[in-house]
Order: sequence, then C-alpha cells, then structure tokens
Amino acid sequence: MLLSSIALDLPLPRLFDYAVPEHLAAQLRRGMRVRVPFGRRQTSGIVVRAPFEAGADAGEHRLIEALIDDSPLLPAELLSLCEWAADYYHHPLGEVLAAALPGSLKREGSAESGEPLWQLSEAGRAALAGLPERQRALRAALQTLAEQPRRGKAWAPAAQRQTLLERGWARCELAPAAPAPYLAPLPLPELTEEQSQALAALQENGEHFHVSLLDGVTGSGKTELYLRRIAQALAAGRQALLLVPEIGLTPQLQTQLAQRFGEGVASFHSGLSAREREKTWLAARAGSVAVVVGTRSAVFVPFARLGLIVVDEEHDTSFKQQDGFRYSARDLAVVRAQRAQLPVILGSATPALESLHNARAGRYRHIRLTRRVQTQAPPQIRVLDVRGQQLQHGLSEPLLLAIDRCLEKGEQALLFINRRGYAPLLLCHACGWRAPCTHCDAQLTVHRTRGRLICHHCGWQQSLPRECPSCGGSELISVGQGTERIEQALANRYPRHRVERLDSDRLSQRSELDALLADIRARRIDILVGTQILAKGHDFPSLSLVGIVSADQALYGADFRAIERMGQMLTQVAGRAGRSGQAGEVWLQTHEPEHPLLRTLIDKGYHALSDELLLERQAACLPPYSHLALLRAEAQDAQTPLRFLTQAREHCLGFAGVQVMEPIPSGMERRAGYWRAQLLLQAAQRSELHRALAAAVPQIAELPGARRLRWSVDVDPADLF
DNA sequence: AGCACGCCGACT
DNA sequence: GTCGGCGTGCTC
Repeated sequence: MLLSSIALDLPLPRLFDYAVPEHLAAQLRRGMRVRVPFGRRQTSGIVVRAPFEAGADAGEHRLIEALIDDSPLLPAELLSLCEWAADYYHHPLGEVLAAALPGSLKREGSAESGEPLWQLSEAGRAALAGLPERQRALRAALQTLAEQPRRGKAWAPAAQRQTLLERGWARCELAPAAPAPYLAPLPLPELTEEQSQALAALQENGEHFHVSLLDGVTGSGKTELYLRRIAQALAAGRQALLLVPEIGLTPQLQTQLAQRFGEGVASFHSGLSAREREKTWLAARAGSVAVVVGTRSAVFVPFARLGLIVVDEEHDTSFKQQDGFRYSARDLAVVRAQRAQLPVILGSATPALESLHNARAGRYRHIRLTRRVQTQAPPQIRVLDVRGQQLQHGLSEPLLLAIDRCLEKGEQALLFINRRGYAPLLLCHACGWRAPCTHCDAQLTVHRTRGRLICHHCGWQQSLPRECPSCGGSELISVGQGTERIEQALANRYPRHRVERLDSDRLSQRSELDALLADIRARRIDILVGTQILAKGHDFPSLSLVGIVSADQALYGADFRAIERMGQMLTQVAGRAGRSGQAGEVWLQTHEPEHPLLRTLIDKGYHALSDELLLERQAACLPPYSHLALLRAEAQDAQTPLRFLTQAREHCLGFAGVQVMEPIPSGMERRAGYWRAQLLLQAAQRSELHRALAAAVPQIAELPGARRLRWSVDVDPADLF
C-alpha cells in the first residue's frame, strides 16, 4: 500500500499519513494540496512526503479524497524553507505552511495562474509502443506530447490529459512565464564615489550566496544601490524580493520602484485585499512579476526564478512576528538565500547588534556608506539638560526658541515623541486616583481629541470622565506628554503656522498619509509632530530641525535591548534633519544628560554605541553571544501559567549547555485579561538550545494542562516581556 | 483546532 | 426525568 504524509493546519507537531488511491499515485507530489477526511470532517492539507511504500507496522489509514492542484502549489524551494522554519522555530509544519500561503489558498481555491507545461514521462514513452490502436484519442494525446512538451490545455481533450496523469505517463508543471525584458530607464542618478565602491563590493560574489550588510548612514543612498542590484538581477532574467518593515509608510520607495521597474513591481502586505495578495503570490510563482516588495510575510512568496533578496531597515523589529508562529523574516530571508544560493543584502543605517556581530565574525560582508549624497555634515545632536527647567507641555524654553528660529527662516521642524495620545496618565489631584485599564497592568492613555481613555495594550476604551470616579473631585489632570499634546501646545504657540501630527492614530486611511506627505514635501506644513513612524524612511526636503521631546523612557527600559532600540530610533529620527543642502540641527531633551551610553551615542555615534553594547552583551552572555528561547504562557488566572511553566521546565532540564531559568511573571503580568508568565532558556551554542527544545516541546505539548492555557515557543525572542 | 463523548447541576 | 456546562481524548 502507498502512503503519503500530509501537513494539516493544526496546532499539532506531527504529520498525518494517508493511503494514496491508485489513480492518484502517479500524480501526487510534494507541495500539492489534497482534500482529506479528518475525524468526522473534511479538510485540506499539503503533501509533504510523496507516496512511499507502507512498512509492515503501518496502522490504519484513510484515503486521500482528491487532489486540489494539478501541479504543486508550493515550489520545492519554498516547501523546504517552511520545513526548515518549522524545525527551527519548533512550530507545527501545518501552521507554518498556513502562514506561508495567502489566506484564500489555504483551503481550496483554484490556483490557476500562468500556463501549465506538460511533459512526457519515461513511463509514457514506454507505453507509447504498447498502446492498442483502438485507444485512438489517448494514443493521439501521447503522440502529441512525445513530439514536444506542450503548454496550456489545447493540445488534448481533458479526459485524455487526465488519463495520462493518472497513469503517470505525463507530468504537469507550472510553466515559468518568460521574463519580461528589462530596460533600464535613463538617465540613472549618478553614483557617488562611495556608492560606486559599495556597488562593486555588492557585486563581488556575483549571483551566489553571500550576505552583504549594507551599513549606510541615512541619506547615503542605500536605496539606489538596492535598485541597481535589483536591476542587475532582472537583467539576468531573474526576479527580486525586497522586504520592508511597513510598506504603507514608504510610498516614496514604492514610487521609486515603479519609476525604475514599471509594471514589473507588485506589492505584498496586509493592507491589500486577499484577492490582491493572492494575485501577487501567484504571479511571482509563475514568474510573471519581476519585483515583489513586501512586509514580513512576503518572505514566503514563491518565485519561479528568484535572483536576489534585499531586507531594508534590517534592524526593524517588525520583521519578527509577535504571535503564533514567531518567525523573523530577516533571518528567514538569509536562510532562504543560502538554501537557494542567492545573494542577500541587509540594509540599515543602524544595524542590529546581531548583524554587526555576524559581520565581525566574517559571516557577512560589511559594506559601509559613511557620507551623505547631498549634504556633507551629518546632523549634530545637542543635548538639552531639562533638569530644573520650566517645561511647557514637556517642551523646554531653549527648544521652543530653536523652533522659533527655524520657523523664522521658513524651514520645517519635526518633533519626535514616541507616545501616541495626549498624555499617558490621567490623575485625580484630590485623591490620587489614576485611570487604570481593568484588563491590563497599565494606565489608560488620555486621547483628548477623541474624548476617550484608551489602553494601548489591549485596545479597551471608555469616555473621558469629567469627575474622579473614586472621590468625585473635578480636578483630573493629564500627566506626561503624547503626540496630541505636543501638537496642541505648538499649535497654540504658533497660530499662524501649520502644525500636523503623524502617528498610527492618524493613519487610519492610506489617502490621508499620502496627502500629509505631499503637504510636507510642498512645505505646506511647518511643524510635524509624530512617533517613530517619522523615523521610517521618509525624506523631508526642507527639514532643518529635529526635536526629541524625551529620550529618558528608553534609558529606564527593562529589556536588555532597550538601549540598542533607543540608539536606532534616535539615530533614525536625527537622520531626517537637513537632507538637502542645509546641515540641520537635532535637539534632545533629557533628565539624564550624563548617562554614559547616551553620551556615547551623542558624542561618537551609533557604531560606537553598538561597540559598547556588544561588549556589555559579551560580558553578560546575552545575544548575540548566546542564544535565547522563551516559553510564554497565559491564562485567565495568575497561577495556571506559572504552574504550567514549572512543569514545562522539568522537560527542559538536563541538556548540556542549556540553562533553564525559573518561570517568572511577564514584565506586564496582566494584559488583555490574561495573566502571563515566561520561562527563559539560554545556551552558548544554538545547536544545544535546539536539541533541548526539540526534545522538550513535544513533551510540553502533551502536558495535561497544555490545553487549558495559551502557550508558545519564541526562538530568538525580540524582547523578554 | 474541531468535534465527540461523558458525567454533574437547574429547568420545561 | 432531560438540556447543557466544559474536562478529556482523538484525529492518519
């Protein structure tokens, strides 16, 4: 009896073997979707192991009911990447595959795209001689195929094609679309000397696997180098994948891509409809789209002839999926490139410490761009010691005066504060009551324009109270600053100038963002207030002043990556200043002007900071000098997660080189009504950590309590909360 | 995850 | 007497 292993979209760490009906045996191949009975229902799955002879001990097997695809929906390269990822992240393969498929193709759904290519098999050639004269139609079909492979369906009637497949006399593959000829639009922007050298370095290993860390200050022209390398891939008849942190926020990049590659560019991100995503996915697979630009999940888009992967802003944490299947798209991009033997470029002005460490270790080629294309001087960060200073809504007098001067010169100013809303806390002056979220260990944020109190952790909201719910007092004060408050304060101070706010609250609609960015470029906006959204790759041509309202939050951050993040964010925001001709000034308000790491960043820059942080990490045995995995658990009461993790811990113990900490409540223990806890595993060698997880995770899944709570494995966690 | 089976509390 | 709560077990 022939069996085939099928991956089903279930949270179970195993495959299911089904019996293969005779008439399907010849056609069934890895990567095809099949319909199978499962329990008392029907579901669909993906063939992971092609038909194999059942061993003597084979138990009972139900029959595969039908094929959904004529040819494998998942190309071999992608399927094996998913298998690798399931293994590495210790996540069920069926769920990994579900994450890799666009929603509409997860179940049934026809995947007709491009032309099928039919070829005669060895068995078919052999059968040709022995086929009786009477079966004229079948003979004719076989004869046609024997002459040459055929595209499409017109070469034989459906019945005969079906028979050929069933008997294994023919195979049907997706025929790769012919590459569209790539014509470089002229003239291309001229490269600086430094850019030319970097481009030469990027080309050095040709089209084979190598990782280039393109480490270039903001404005040094990394994007142009991506475009050149992509153009080279296209000219060689290949396709390219460009991963970006958040696509909706980078319309400029989209425009540049469209200008350079025209219709050959397609995007892939959550802002698109299921239909649009499916279209891009299938077009890339068929080879009929040249460049795919997409967010995290685009790392799973199949390609007929992938030739290059670029990860822009590789340090960005949005490449890490934060729930369910917790993969890192940046890391998977490198693995994918390695397995497919392609070059990959990781680009950033502020590379992750992991990437810098890989570059130092010689695993990545480190290519640096230190000069800006348009201005000579990088912006100088000036520290504003605000201790004891009179602050107006968090803004100090010197900063306000700097804004005055900036506006007088007719230039634009940008105020950065990494907090949405009006104020992070509502406090009763009479009794000290603070507005809490009833579902989280957090305060509600005041949103004055909407007249609401909103929890930024679970989304819960209520209307803004007029009196204190605790004592009835009427003096409720907003403590601290958010973007709304800064916006309002500046609008009041500068009534004749236009002040706008840019944060995720304002970005409900894409058209709004476009209009806002257009207004900024046309200098219709004088002051822009916003969160880290501002740091992400926008060019503001006449921006001469950047004010960072406070850097202090990050300095007290509990996570071991807090300072690294702060350095990245401040460097990225500061990089917005002075992009065309003017030098630009950056002011940073802080209560900790002497903080040594803040000093390093300001006086010597991000790379000096990262050098120091790497030393600290080495001394503390933290990543990238060790490897972490976090077991997370949450339940509706406080004890269940800790109890579960205590049991889970037993299964993690006893592996050489792996340290298993005690389970502890998470940084914010209660969130969205759930009590959360975590268990940290640490190992000097990745292989040791992997060995422990491979043994422990299936056992943990079998724990009696495992079904009464939510739990997950987080390999290479982005944060320890 | 579904979807069953199975054994204890308040209802027509 | 039964409707239905969710604990436990299984799915090739």
